[in-house]
Amino acid sequence: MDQDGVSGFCMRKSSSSGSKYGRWNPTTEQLQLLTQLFKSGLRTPTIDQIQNISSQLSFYGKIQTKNVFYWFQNHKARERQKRRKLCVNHIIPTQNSINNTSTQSIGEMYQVSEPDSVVETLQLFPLNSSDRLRWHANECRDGDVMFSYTKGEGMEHPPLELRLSSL
Amino acid sequence: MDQDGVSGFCMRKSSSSGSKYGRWNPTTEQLQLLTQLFKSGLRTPTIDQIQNISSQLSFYGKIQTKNVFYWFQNHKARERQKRRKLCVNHIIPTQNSINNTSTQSIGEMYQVSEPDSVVETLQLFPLNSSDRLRWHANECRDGDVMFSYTKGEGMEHPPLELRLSSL
DNA sequence: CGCTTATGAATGAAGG
DNA sequence: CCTTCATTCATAAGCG
Repeated sequence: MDQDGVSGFCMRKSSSSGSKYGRWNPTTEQLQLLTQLFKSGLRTPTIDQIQNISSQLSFYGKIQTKNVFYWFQNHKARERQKRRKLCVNHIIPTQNSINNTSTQSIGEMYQVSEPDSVVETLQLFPLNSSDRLRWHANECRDGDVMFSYTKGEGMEHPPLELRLSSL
Repeated sequence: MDQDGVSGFCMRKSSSSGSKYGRWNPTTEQLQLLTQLFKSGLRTPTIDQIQNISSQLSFYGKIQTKNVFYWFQNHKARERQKRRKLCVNHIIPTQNSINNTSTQSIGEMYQVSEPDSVVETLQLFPLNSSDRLRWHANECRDGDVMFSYTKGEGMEHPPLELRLSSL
């Protein structure tokens, strides 16, 4: 992700389709697709879905199912983690602060209405009925918020020493 | 996620004054404190601690929680890495020593060639599951074999056709 | 100034 | 799911 909203940017020399070795590194197309699916609300794909996705992605480069699996896990986890760190006190006052509820299910309040092509794509993924899948599209935006914002205004001087209870 | 794409523009950090920075650069005080904490034994601060530390450090300059988070991660990782390298060219004859001590591209030379057939093979398996899935990664350094899944019954598989439109 | 090094940031992969 | 490790990428800093 980008860093702090300050433009940063880097182009990750994606080039790689052939990828060299070791760990999988997604091509731009693969990433695009994955991201799109995620944004559409897919968070924990079932095995079938993973396989399907993987198959499709393999067109763009070598990939294994576990990669897809991990990708979703990581992406989801980090989004959550991100949010967790993000909340708690300081939030930029200039914007509506995302008033998050607690640790999870923040996205519940976002009405994700995404009419774009994604929807149709999603329909093509067979979802098994008995699964506990959630399409509660929990995504608001990708690529801006990161952990927390430092509140730029005057802040009280903190005591100079930190007492970290652990260790 | 948002890194690739194109373009890259970076703002030149105008070395002086506030400037919009591309990445956080700890001030001496911040670094001191962080280092001290690290030396005190703090290695993986919890979210609370991170926030706490971050707050404290913000007194000395702009900082975000993620900075603290990364700082500890990196610091720990690099210490370990250093130790490991040291260990390698110190003792331990039992292991092939990685003799590339200069840069950090050690892994570069281990190219495990991976059979291309893997992908196809996988796609041919009608793996499927309709209930709770439990993945168990059987990782194989040689790039073969990947997941095994444990599941109850499940037999039929959903239609695999999916057409990812657009993109 | 260009190169090397140090390090912030990111993320794939596991482990538990 | 959550946390942690390892590796990689990009860039600021340090130096000759």
